[in-house]
Amino acid sequence: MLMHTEITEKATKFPFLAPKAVEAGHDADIPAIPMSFGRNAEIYGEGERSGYAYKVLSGVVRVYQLLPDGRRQISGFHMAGDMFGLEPDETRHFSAEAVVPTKVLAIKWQNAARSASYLRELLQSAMKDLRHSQEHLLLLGRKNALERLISFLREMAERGSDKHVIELPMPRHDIADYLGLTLETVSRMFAELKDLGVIKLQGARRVLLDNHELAAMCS
Amino acid sequence: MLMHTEITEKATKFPFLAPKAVEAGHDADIPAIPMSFGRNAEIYGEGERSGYAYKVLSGVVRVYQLLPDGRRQISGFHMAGDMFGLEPDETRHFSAEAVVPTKVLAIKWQNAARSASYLRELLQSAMKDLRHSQEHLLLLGRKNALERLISFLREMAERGSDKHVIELPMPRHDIADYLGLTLETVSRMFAELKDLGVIKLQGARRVLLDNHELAAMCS
DNA sequence: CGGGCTCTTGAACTAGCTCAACCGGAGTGG
DNA sequence: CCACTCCGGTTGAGCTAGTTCAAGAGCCCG
Repeated sequence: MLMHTEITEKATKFPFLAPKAVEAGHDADIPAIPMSFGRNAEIYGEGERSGYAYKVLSGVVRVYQLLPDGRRQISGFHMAGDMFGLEPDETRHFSAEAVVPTKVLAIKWQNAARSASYLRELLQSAMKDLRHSQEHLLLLGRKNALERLISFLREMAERGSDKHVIELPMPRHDIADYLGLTLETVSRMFAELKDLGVIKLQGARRVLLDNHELAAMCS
Repeated sequence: MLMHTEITEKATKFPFLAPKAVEAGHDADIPAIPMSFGRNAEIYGEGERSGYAYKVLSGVVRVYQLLPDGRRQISGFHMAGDMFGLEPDETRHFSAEAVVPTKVLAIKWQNAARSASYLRELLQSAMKDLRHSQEHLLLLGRKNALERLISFLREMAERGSDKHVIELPMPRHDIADYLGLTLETVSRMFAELKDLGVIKLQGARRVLLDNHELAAMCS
């Protein structure tokens, strides 16, 4: 049984039209609402109405799904610049939480869909997410534990500013639920990569990558 | 090592604007090209340019990805009415094949994206696929073999005309590569569901569902 | 009928899980 | 400043679901 911690710090919402928000949107007539969330705060939950899409300004968001017995699958981590929360139905089938203190922009996407340029951005974003999900299907369906962790580290390295130093904002438990493993196995694979000389660890959350080794050992 | 059969029957292409095709599209000025493919014929392959999206007229299509050593993950089966082949990049990261003799409509989607109504349909389709992929992430990451097969049968039942009789167009191997299992495990799970009285088999490809039993045993 | 497929079944093996103990660093309070 | 505690992470030992390897059974189409 995989349960995530229940500690959720309060969310601060600003349901008014800040000038900054409008500026950050694409069309001046589409309201974009800035919101802040504390560590582990829920941004939205399964069953809520899914009127809004979100754009991350800062921080990290995890989007996930739960089975009735508590098993959890994280479908993705979203960082600054990423959109998330686009769902085809009226009600949400997924939940989203802030991994660390996070600022987002909420956009009522039904309104947004009236603008062709916005529509195009939404489509682009949906297609990017689709591709990410499908690559992740390959990971979950066909890769072993070590390959999964390597793929994860490369993905995180790709996103960070420094390709050699990765700062992991999420705990092992989240990594496990993203990679379809247990946190123990994730920990063991970190140890194995360290033994193989592919990474160095400075605490649990900072990873130094040896990209040469990494590139050498896989696709 | 999971290799699919290499038997691919020839594809017949009609690169002209048939009246039917235009009718089946949404705007008369967007060319839709009807194409036919034999069993196991490739519709597109990884590395090709990804200019076209497709709509299935009849038959079944599998979209998949391969690892260098031949491990395969099928991300979805597409049947009449479904769109597939929408990818964000210039070149394809996935491959598509006809599971059975199949007719599709090819649409140059960059053109299509000029029409707002078409854009909206593409977005809708992309969001639908996105949701399907993400549900499938939960299946691959967190469900056991029996749960996976049940989910699969429900999905197939949902799509077929008769909710009690499922005609499976694909072999066990494809089901395995869709569910992240081996074909032997798939076969064993079919046997187990039969023993549990949840299904009856008429040959390997026709499944009679006892929906009461099925509904009783899970979400 | 016969020759490939596809599918099923069996037996042994193993990657990853489960359960359990321990470790270590950051915050807290005496 | 040091002890305590809490939480996240690591490590170990045994177990099991699913894989692998292998042999057979249908079955479709010539």
